[in-house]
Amino acid sequence: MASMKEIIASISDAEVEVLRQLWEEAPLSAQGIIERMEKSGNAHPKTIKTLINRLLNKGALRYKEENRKYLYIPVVRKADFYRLKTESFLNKFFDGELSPLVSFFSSQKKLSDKQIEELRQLVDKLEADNDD
Amino acid sequence: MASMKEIIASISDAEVEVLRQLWEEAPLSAQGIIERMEKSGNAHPKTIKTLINRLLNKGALRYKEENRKYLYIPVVRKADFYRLKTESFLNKFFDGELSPLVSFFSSQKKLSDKQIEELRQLVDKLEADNDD
DNA sequence: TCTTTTTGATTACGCGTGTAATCATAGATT
DNA sequence: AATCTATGATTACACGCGTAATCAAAAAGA
Repeated sequence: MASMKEIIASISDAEVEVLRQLWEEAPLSAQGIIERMEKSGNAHPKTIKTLINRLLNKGALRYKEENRKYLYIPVVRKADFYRLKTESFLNKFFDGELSPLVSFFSSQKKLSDKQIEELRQLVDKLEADNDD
Repeated sequence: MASMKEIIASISDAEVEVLRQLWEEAPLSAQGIIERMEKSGNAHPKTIKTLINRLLNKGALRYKEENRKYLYIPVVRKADFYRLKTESFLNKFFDGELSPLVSFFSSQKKLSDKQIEELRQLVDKLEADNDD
């Protein structure tokens, strides 16, 4: 049986686009997903169907039948997906730590005053939350 | 002609391991790369040869001949590779911005005092550097 | 010089992925 | 009822990747 972690690791880039629709709104019919995806990006309906099927097989989606239509629902939650992707990225490149990433990124791309201010407020908040 | 960006995007996970060796020490012979990689991880010499070849084809490596041996040299620089991978990750998941990542990560995984302190010092430094 | 060994080049192959067409089945239409 | 149509299921196919074996050429040793 595939763990959530394994499921998430197995999801391809094209498949994530389908999941994104369902994270914004669920349940959605295949048609609903297709319409949303045609609106934003571009993808052939047949292709989207295949992606939906693969996600079903991987256990990343499920469906419920409602008046003879399938309505799809994400099994993988956005927060879990993001957390695992972020962890895996940090592990691969920055020893799993945040600060080396921040350090590297700011050394490569000069941050604006606004961006630095945002970071400072975040850190302030982290410190405050950590006190109690 | 492939741009540096295209080259980097085309490099696979297994191939990066070869590049990592050369970022630590270059030039290296194929044998040198193989020895280092057998020491750390594991990989069949034949496989490593193939990876070297693919990196050559992609333009991520070059070689110079020295007394009838090939010595490999990275064309792709570590900083460029990291920068593009980081940008692409941030774009995919966090609108290309750092602070949403920090915010998300800390909300999902409680940061230690030490980690928060590191971030604080980084931000302090960014503010200081930004003043002048 | 002939043979063995090294090492770079070529070829192989199954699997996942992106992309899509075809098939089949259940309602809808005539 | 027979046909059309929508939609989920199945099948297709090229390409990149991980993994590696085989080939070939050159160097080294006998």
